[in-house]
Amino acid sequence: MRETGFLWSATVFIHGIRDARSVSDHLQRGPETMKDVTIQDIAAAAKVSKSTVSRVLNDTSAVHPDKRRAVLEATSRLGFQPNAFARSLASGRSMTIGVLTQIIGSPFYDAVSQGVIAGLSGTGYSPIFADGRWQRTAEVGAIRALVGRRVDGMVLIGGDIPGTELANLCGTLPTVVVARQLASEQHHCIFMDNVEGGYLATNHLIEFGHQDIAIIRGIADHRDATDRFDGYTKALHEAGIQRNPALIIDGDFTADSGVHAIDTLLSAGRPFTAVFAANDMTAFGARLALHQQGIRVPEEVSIVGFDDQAEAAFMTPPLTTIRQPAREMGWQASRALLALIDGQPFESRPLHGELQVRESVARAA
Amino acid sequence: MRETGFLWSATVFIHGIRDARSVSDHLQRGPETMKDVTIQDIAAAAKVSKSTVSRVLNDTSAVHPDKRRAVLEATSRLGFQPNAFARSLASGRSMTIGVLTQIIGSPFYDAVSQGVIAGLSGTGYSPIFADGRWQRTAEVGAIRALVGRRVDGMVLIGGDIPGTELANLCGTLPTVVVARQLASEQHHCIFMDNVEGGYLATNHLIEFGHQDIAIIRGIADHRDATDRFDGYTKALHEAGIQRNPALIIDGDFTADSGVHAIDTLLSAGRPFTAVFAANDMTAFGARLALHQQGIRVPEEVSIVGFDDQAEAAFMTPPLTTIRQPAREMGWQASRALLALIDGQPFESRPLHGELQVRESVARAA
DNA sequence: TTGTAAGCGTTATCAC
DNA sequence: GTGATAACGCTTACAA
Repeated sequence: MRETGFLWSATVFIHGIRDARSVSDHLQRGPETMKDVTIQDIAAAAKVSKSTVSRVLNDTSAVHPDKRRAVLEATSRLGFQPNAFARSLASGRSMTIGVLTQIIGSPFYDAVSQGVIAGLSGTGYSPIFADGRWQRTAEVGAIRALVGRRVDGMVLIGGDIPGTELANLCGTLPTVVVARQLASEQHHCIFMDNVEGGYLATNHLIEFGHQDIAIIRGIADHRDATDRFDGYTKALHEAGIQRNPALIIDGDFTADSGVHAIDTLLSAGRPFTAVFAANDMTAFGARLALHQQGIRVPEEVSIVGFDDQAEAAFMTPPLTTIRQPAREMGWQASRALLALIDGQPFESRPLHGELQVRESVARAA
Repeated sequence: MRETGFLWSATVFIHGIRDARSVSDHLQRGPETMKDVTIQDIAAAAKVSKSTVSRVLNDTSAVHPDKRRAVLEATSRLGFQPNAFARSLASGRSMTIGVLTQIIGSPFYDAVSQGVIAGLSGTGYSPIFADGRWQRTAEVGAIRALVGRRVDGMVLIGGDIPGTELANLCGTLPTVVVARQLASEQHHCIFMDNVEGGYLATNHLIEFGHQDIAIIRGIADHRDATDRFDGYTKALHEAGIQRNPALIIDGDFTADSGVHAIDTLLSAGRPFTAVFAANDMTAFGARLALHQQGIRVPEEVSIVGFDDQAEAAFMTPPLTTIRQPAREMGWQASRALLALIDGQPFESRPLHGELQVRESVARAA
């Protein structure tokens, strides 16, 4: 017997508030609250003991076929739903994995989450997603809430609280950090090689004969952003192209920053034939700004993005970009965590981005 | 004392699987499992009874300031995290709201969820998100899981299991359905007027002198899609424009369907000067296809979308579209649900889309 | 104001 | 195989 369903939960823990007392008193269909059916009711209906019911439900030891059948029958007849709270309380194991996400609207994080779900599916463990919304305090609160839920392990996707604080919060809880690179050895991280990605993107431009390649960077202290920038620098260096400070513009991963970057670039007057945007959203903004200035893409200026989000393929022209193995990262993270929980050592294969060639890059004029 | 954090949980309920026994035995830092600190420990440390601890933690009745202080001190010193399971088990109330979402990658659903979170924040209730992934069985499983978690109420966003089945699953549980319109009176629905939205979009085109307006519809049996189409029809009718079957193309809300629709339209040979796409993704696809055929937007063909997702403002040209009050829908849903739980009648103000004028529409040639 | 004790619905440990 | 019965950690009458 196997019942599947995906359950996401967002929790706000608030102590000291008990303002909803009338809850179970006035249900929709009047005051006649339908009492939940419990394992006890099943036991009575099947004329066996609670223990036996538990045994057949969990398949934890052999029971007589007849009784088994009786229990199953009663279960479905009464529409019994085991109480998850009681279950975890008694067993000590919550069979639940805490996942910290950052709601950023970016399909990237969605994809990572999906990977986690996929990796956990069929293992008996259930992910519980907590949202840090890219805010330090919310993030700490979210992790606390996760711990309060007695998760058996955690997957932290992104976020930016410092490693030491993380160590404090998580304690001995098995934890895997995704899409973020922490210095300390004690943290288990799964991340893509962003330097390589930046290199791939820039090099593609160079191969198309571009020399004056502008870069719109991501958030300044964001490791992903600095790594991609390093990749850009490396590619330039290898090709013997002098890096030009005038072509290095700061951004923050938003489309707006892409627009502003182009404006800045244009008003500075330093000519450029290509742009490497720190992510697709930035690329979208850049492309729009170029359009508004009457500059053709890719004929006059080529663009490369980073992420390969769904909309990238439908930009005009379709955006050449670096595809992040988001789903796979999530998958790997969950498998690694499971191993960790089981007492095995942490292991992960390095992940690589792939250049997704489309039509936003043309040969330099 | 107030502690906040957003917690999302995805759960796969699997009966009969108990294959992870070694969990708590082998924690990361060796076999010396750090026992969770309980309310009992706090009681001992603060030299009071469990009840008193509970009282100060929940602010449920007055306690002596000294003891109070002692409890609080012990709580933070020992890093006590109340066990959520035990709490709900004992109180009967889970203080938790089940939210059924459909992972569709669409920012629209994200926004609705955010609205729910916002509406619940500060009420003491916590949303628990279950994912239906637009699949009937997963949806049923998800709702079951929610019920198993003993949620105090449910918000169902989208989904497509029939109303009667819904009634069965939810039983007497207070429930609000968002972004979906159910016929039966017994369901409480919060939705936008899609007919009006479709009308607004089409009428905008008509006001710009367009007569030959193509429409790329959404999923055929999707109420949102048919309503938008009805709005289109209505606007045409009012303007005395004959509806032309050759300009009505089926789609499925994806960018790909937008591309195909344009191809179909073009090969059919029936001229058109404007396109109303069932949603923004479809509009993106249409815009790309037009670009690839060398047809200029908006000079030769105008486009209107529906949703106003983040990328819409950065399409080239920026997409004129109907903004859905997604966040507000989520907010209203949660407030309405809270009222329902409290025994008050269901109430909701009708919601309206807004025309977001940008640059993808031009005067008809 | 405080403590004692009886649950809440399961699982787990025993004897039988 | 099966059934009592003791946890699990917390809330909540009920007494004191």
